Amino acid sequence: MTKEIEDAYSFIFEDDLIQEMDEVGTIKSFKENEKIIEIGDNVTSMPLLISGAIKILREDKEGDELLLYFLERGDTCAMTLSCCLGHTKSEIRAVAEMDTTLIMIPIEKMEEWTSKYKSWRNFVFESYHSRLTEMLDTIDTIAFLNMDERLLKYLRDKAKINQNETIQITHQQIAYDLHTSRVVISRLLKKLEIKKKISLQRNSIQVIDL
Amino acid sequence: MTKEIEDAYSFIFEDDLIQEMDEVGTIKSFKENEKIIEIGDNVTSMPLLISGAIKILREDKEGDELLLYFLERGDTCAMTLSCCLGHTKSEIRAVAEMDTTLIMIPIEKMEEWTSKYKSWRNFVFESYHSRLTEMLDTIDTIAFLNMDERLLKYLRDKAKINQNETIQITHQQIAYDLHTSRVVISRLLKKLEIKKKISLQRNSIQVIDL
DNA sequence: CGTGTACAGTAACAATGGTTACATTAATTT
DNA sequence: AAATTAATGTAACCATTGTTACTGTACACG
Repeated sequence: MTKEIEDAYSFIFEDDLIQEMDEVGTIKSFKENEKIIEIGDNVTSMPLLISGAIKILREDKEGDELLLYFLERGDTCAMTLSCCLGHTKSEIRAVAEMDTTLIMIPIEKMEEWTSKYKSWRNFVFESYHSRLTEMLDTIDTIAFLNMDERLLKYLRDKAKINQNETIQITHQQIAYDLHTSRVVISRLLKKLEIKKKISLQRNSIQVIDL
Repeated sequence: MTKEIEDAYSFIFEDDLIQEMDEVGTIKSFKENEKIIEIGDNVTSMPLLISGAIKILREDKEGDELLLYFLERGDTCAMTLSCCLGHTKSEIRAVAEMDTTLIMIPIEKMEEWTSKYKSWRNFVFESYHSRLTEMLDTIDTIAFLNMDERLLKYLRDKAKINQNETIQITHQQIAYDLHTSRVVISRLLKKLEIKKKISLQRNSIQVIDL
């Protein structure tokens, strides 16, 4: 068990901390598309990503979704972190983008480690920094880009996260993530296919040149 | 000088820290609409708001702006904080929303105070938390609301920040903040006036019932 | 092998927001 | 007061996105 934690975190944390993580942390695994955190959930432990990937979503009152960003190995969810420290409920939904393993750290350790380990403090600040940057990027995307450009970016990110030129997804699912309708996505995808940037199959999209 | 710092921060920080702030901090004042931080600036000190208000803006490559949020007394800019700690350049522009006084803390003190003062650590985490929340709110607004609703929210926020029912602003300036065109704003404002929610004068808007 | 279901293609139309162009009015300058 | 400038009002039109509705097609399953 220590092995995986070490693989993912040894270059960030000192040995003492990894040791302690191993003692107090619980390993949890999630299947692709399994829900990890729901909006309104009380956050009682802090997830660190060991392997796989997670997508973080926001929802409005009507239940409409919007993809905020993806998290990969070595990442943690600063939103959740923020909730932990502020003892508030989750503002976001987290869904496993693929089969994913996490280590859950009880929130009591947060305070403690923050004073005790410099590497942990740096990790926390570093996480906040990446998440703020990520959020700015999300804002840029929805504020300054048209739907066709957003779709391109989405396909690029998705192919990168899955490390695969072939994206397994339906048009409807993309529409949910980008908060638009299936018809709009189908229309734009078809245009991209005509431009030879992608090739469309049922339930999957082959990235050619984005 | 200590007086103003105390007024704004005594209920958050211990006396030792306030004392130290007073020693190492520099007071800076900005006139309404004066630029405080520009995108790409190297951030060499950390601003804490003593009085007044600041608006934080994002810009795309074409120079189009978008208002992210306002900061008030007792707030700090977590984006700047994040830049300080990560030694990166500013991702945002900060403009004085009204006459504003700041205390600038040299970034060398960040690390030091973070280990030394619990109240400072809490303040930093608290700031990150508020800013993440604020950013989520911004995302909700641009992703889920139409322009008429965004305009309403803008007028509400603006009236609240300025503690004044009469907002001194031109349609063009609102258009910049909301990243749209003047004609669109004039059109929507006129609709709001017809609905008796506001009354329009040249260079100002009177809030009646939002 | 036929049928049902989920997915995708597409046309037609509506709604929202962006653009251009010009008129009108208020403030400022000379 | 006349002239200039800045701000606002408004119409007409365009582009993008959203909606409805219907068709065709791949796939799963009995």
